[in-house]
Amino acid sequence: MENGSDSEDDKPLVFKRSNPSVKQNHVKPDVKKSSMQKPDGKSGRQVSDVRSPNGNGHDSNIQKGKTVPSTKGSPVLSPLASPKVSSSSSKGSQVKPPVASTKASTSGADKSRQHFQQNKTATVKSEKPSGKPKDEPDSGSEDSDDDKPLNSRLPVGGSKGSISEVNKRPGSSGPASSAKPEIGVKEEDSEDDIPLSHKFKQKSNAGESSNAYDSEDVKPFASKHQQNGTSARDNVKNPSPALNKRPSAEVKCSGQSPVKKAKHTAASTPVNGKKVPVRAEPKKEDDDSDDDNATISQRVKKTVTPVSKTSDKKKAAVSVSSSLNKVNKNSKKITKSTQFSKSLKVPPGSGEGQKWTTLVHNGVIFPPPYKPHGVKMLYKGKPVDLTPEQEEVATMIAVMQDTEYMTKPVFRENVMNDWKKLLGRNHVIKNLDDCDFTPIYEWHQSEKEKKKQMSTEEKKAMKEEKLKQEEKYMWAIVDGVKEKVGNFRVEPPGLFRGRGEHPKMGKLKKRIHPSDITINIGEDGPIPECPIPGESWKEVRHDNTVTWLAYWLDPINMKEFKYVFLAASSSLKGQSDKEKYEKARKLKGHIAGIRKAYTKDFANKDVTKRQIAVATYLIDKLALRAGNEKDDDEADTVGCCTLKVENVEPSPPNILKLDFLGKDSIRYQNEVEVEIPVFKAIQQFRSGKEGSDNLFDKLDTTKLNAHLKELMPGLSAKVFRTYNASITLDDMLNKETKGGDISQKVAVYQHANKEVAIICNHQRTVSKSHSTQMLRLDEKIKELRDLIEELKTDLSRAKKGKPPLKGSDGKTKRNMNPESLEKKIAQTNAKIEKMERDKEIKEDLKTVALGTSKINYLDPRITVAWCKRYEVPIEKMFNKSLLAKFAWAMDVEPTFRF
DNA sequence: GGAATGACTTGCCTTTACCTTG
DNA sequence: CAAGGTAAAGGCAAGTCATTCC
Repeated sequence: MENGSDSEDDKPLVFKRSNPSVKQNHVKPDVKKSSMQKPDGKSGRQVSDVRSPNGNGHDSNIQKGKTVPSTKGSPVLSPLASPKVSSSSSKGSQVKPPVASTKASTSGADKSRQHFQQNKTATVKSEKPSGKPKDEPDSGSEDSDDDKPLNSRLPVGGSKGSISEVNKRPGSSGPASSAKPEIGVKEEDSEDDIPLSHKFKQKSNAGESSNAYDSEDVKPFASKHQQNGTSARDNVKNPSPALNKRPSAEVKCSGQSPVKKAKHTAASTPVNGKKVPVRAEPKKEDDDSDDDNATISQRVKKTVTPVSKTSDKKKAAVSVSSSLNKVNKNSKKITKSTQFSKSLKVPPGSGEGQKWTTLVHNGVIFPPPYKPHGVKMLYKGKPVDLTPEQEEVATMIAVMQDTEYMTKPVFRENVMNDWKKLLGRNHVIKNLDDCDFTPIYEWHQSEKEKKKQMSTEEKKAMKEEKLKQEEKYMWAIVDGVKEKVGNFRVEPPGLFRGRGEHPKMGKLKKRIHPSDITINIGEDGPIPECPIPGESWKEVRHDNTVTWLAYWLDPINMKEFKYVFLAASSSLKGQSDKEKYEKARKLKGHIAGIRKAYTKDFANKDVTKRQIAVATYLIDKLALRAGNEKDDDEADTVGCCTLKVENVEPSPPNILKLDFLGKDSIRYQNEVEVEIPVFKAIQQFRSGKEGSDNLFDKLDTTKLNAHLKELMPGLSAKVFRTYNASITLDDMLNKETKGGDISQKVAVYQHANKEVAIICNHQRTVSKSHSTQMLRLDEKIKELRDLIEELKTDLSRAKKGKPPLKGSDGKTKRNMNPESLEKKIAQTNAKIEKMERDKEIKEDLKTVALGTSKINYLDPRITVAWCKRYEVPIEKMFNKSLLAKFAWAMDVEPTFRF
């Protein structure tokens, strides 16, 4: 409450108010959720209110109960929360010095938190030093406008009819409005912001929103997006490029979707963070110019914290054994350097590249050797004898019998090529078409069935046995703290399943042996024992500038590696995650200036500059990925810099129709209203080119990112995605959370989460049982409706003193008094309403994946602070893994704003 | 300057765990 | 308790981006 509130809250509020109704989007029908739409906004203030109120008892209780830590006050928090962490994290950007210290402190802190409340205290202290409260964000406050995603500014398709129509999805709202808000923000920003939005608005929607404010703008994206989702998958063919995504499922959608609306806003991703920090310092200063205070403040904090940490660290080490903890720490102390050259590289300025000081782990575990089953496949109708190695591949193929992969020529050819290498030149098996894997397939099915039929005890015993074998590999001790290892199991051999039309699908992924694996471990610790007798590791390194524990060459692409890293809950990952979000928050302070700059360059005489401006605009507004070049032996997908002429179709006066396959061959389809200069520039870029030529022929991700770095230290294309996703969530939560019970608040959150997912084009295939599930819900609703009719009849009879009629099942019902009947009717009605709401949401989200954005794009502090403000138990929003992953964010102040 | 390398993050799908219902 | 659903975990493929190499 204290601090944070300020800035941020304000901003949002403002917007909201202005808009009143608008919310841009609502527009579309889709919006289902009631919550969402609300026009009003609540104002920011809620925060304060919230707290005090405390809501219902239950909430609070709930919270307490659940959460581990239950720290006193804040329900939200969980154990982890210690502030320190955060502080430490900050370090990245800031200075190194802290580093060492950080670690220590952190670790200690962490531990404490985990287990006890004390944590709090401790934590608190550390943080505070800076004086500020945790929230760094201050800066934010002003930003309001800028902050908002571009989308918001431009309505993007929303308004337009086309767009709207397009979207089927609920979300789309459209038009967004964009009004910009600018308001408070810095002057510059505001202007910048405004321009875009204004333009749009004016043109497109016009006014509707003129007022709309940014906030709305923000949302807009979502609305537009939706459609994509749907169609996307189908895609495969659609897009000109024509790729498919996953062989199997893909097809779905196509038909439908027309284009949807535009998405908007930009986005970019987040992340990375590690090293970045280093440079940051110096640069930052520069940046700041624009930035807001926030940044600064943040920095401050960071620095401070570190100190405390130092001490902690040691402690941590001690505790190491403690099982649970994930504690964090990391830090970068300087240790010796690594032996390798790498170390050299690392260090630019700040923190050197050191990632850890001591690292102990047990290596990796290998899949069991192949056990021949002896079941013979048929070739031209006759049983064939195969060696175990040959049979292993035959079994891999057999298991894929009922997948779509088997219908793909590329897959079949690749499999056969690799299998032939094992069969030898003179083998009877010459081609796949004459192979009949049915016997093996059936054997496999029966094995599966057997496993399923095992008694619970047997299953339990097997599970325990497996756990026993794996336990030692599950943990690593990093700087004295026990941390979970992410993927300690070496990938088993199998057939490569690429996504989309991958040229290598079906290739044999050979078995990985210890001699393929390079281990990375602290110099002082014992070298992990090779789990396979008689074999040995390929190499053992001691490189503390990297975080991997082991790696092997990817057998499908021998130029690439497969790494074993710590789990997401580790402090090393947590710190990097926090740095990612801090960078995105820093962008908030520069965004106005950046938008202003690229807007100015839409008409730059220098083609390269013009392309950079337009590309940056698309990345900002539509949350497109950077788009690195790809090799011929990969699926043909694109990102911003690799967009082809045929992927972007201009439709006068200023609509762009985007249609392409992006990461994982997920189709991106959108119609967006853009500013006239952008529209014109795109037309120029397309002129004289073939459909398959690059739209941005003077551009690649290296040039683009180099340019972005000039605008803000550490800035790269993906940061826009993180920024837009998080600012959208923050803004929507603050505008749309009204009172209500927990489930209503959660619905608001889900709505915001959905908008973000749409912006980022995070899709999922519709589950096989979706339609059945919907039918089932309909049935249940009907049953309830019938029940109500029956109850009403009984009620009127009861009022007359008559007994109830027999139930539909013919049974006699007991007598109920009118009051009870009325109560039951009300309850049933509430049940129906809830089911209908659930049904709508389910339909609405059938193609939208909320998880990806929650895991990778939404600053968890936004969620934690919101939960604290509205008394929503954090466990309602984060599952166990997310709670662990976001331990670093748990102690954020309720007033935190992105 | 551009390709290659290397290290990490991001993302969809499948499998597993868990819960509810008949 | 089996069947069915769903959410969480796990698996890996596929991106991003910094740095090094040539």
